[in-house]
Amino acid sequence: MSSFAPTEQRLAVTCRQYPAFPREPAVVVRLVKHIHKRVHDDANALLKPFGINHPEYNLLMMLYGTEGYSLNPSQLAEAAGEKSANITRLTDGLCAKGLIERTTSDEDRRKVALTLTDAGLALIRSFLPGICDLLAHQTATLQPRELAQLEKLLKKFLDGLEQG
Amino acid sequence: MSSFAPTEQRLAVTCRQYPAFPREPAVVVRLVKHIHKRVHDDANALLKPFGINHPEYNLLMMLYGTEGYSLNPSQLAEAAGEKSANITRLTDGLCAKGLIERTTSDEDRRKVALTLTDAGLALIRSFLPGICDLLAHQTATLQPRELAQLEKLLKKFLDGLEQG
DNA sequence: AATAGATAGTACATTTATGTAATACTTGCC
DNA sequence: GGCAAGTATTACATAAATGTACTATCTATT
Repeated sequence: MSSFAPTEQRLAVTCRQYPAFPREPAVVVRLVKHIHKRVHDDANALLKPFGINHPEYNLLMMLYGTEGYSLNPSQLAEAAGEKSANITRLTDGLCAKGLIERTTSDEDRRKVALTLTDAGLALIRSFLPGICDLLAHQTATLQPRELAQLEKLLKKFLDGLEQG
Repeated sequence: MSSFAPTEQRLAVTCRQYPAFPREPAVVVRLVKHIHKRVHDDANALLKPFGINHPEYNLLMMLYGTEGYSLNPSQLAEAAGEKSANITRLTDGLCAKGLIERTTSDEDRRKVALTLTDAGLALIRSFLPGICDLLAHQTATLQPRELAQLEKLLKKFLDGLEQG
């Protein structure tokens, strides 16, 4: 029995009481919340032995996915979906752990470059196998076609959210 | 241009550098994160004038979706996907606002019933039209068939996450 | 009835996260 | 030179989440 059943049951009752309530959008939004929570918790559990948490992992991976392993705080904020004030705090932590480096740009001295250190790169390489396993395992119930379909639908959903 | 493009671009680079990295699971997980954040922020913005936030809204709606508008803290935790320690904190706030009531059960005096007050019910009825609009609007880009398909795939995804 | 063990809920301490506003510099344009 | 706009950090205030331990109550067993 899925943990989602009680939630869905209550949404059904809500619809009976308030017929204008749009069941499917509400169900989808709740599912997203449940899934997000689960994925977040799983990732945190896996990453804890490596001394980092999920938000920090996201930042490291955004740097890893960039030529030269380097981004400005504002680019990093956009890529990771964090507010810039958060980026400062999170990158402070990563600097303190020696995983990234802050350097000021020569061309434009307002800018700061956040760059993976060798230690940061080594850490990423050490946890990536586990992350790959986790991701594969988490989506194991979905056939490749279903996964592709899900990606398409989620993108369409996100587009709708963003265009206001 | 979607805000997701920079993220996706960096996942593509990651795949080139580390071919074992499972692109689609990672993309789907990131999409869930982005969507969740957006939905959460939208809801908070809508609810702010009503003096509550998204987690509090979730609790109120789970009570509203129950016969008698009443649940135990543990049932509420399950339905809302929160830890029980969080429920105490959140329901403290709702009690302080006079939206719900705490009463101890007569049959089992370990148990506590959390029940919507008239004020809570009135508040729900006042924000529900806006919530319905928001939900409909957020999913407006999806055709009914696509929404149904998305629901199905998300459920399958969640099942996979839960069965370990 | 006595007691061990399970269950429900809360309290407290701690950590983590977030939001907002103010500040410090830099750049580029006029 | 002076001023508007851009970039990042800081500081502060809150909010939120988590973990652990604690109290009270109930159940089952003897």
